[in-house]
Amino acid sequence: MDYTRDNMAGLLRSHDINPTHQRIEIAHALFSRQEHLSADQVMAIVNTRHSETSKATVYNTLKLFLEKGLVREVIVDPSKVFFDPNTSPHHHLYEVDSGKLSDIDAGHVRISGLPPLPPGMVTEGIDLIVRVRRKN
Amino acid sequence: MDYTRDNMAGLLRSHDINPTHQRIEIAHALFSRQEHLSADQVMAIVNTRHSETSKATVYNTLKLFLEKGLVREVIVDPSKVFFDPNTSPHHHLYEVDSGKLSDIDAGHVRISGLPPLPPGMVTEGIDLIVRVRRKN
DNA sequence: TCCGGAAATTAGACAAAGTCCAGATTGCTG
DNA sequence: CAGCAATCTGGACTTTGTCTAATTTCCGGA
Repeated sequence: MDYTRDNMAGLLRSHDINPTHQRIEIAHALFSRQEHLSADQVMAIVNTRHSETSKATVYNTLKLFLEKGLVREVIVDPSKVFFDPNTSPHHHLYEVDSGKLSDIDAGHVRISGLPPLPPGMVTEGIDLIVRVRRKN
Repeated sequence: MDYTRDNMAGLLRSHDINPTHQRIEIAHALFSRQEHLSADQVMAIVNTRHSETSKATVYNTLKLFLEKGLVREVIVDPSKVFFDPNTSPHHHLYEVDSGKLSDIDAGHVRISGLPPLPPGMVTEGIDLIVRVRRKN
């Protein structure tokens, strides 16, 4: 994969998103790093050189990406949401003291014995978060 | 179990917490209901008749309970933390549209195939959240 | 090319959750 | 009762995120 800005436009189009300048920048920030970023971090990255994108646009765009399935939301820290450019099935490892968040491939993980869902409900996703901290 | 205010004092003492009036009220709110409550909800319950406990105390006390292992923190909603008086191993079912949160007993659930932890790290907890929504 | 409307972006006011602090209360213990 | 530590308090403050009304951008058609 090559996460150039040009390729971002195609990625956006393939997800039914009109590729504007700001959206390309935001997608580039997320995908070129392949990291979990908060809205704040995205804003800081996108506006490093000169202020280019407003707070409202960053939030709107991240929400749009979420709806269109381009990114995933990771809720591990009560104070902020992380956005994850990796949408393949996977879980998360969260280092509580440092705040570092990394992926656990879902390949070998098996979860069994979950009870049936309440009637009329469908699963939207299963989040598995392993919280770790430095030993002593 | 009998979650009277009198028994709360003993519960607090057994967790090495000095049982003050406010702490007993907050513990009572959580344990008599056996429900997941947010800090806001706790405050509303505790102050129904007349204002008795300040916001700062509610937050401080919930944090204290957390440290002492009296309650658990459940992070499923980006906008607020829930506190869970059930500290036995269990997972959570979260109804996305209604915000309703319920327990999944850990008894029959088995999680296997997790990769080894990074060196020098210990598990603090494994959170499994099943997110569901109403069909259609 | 010019026009008009739809889509997107913007600044900044606002809201809600949670933190912080300095001062007041409480409750021992001598 | 005096002194001291623990606790509680109101309120200012911070941070994350939302909302809105006004502007800008984009694009198709005349």
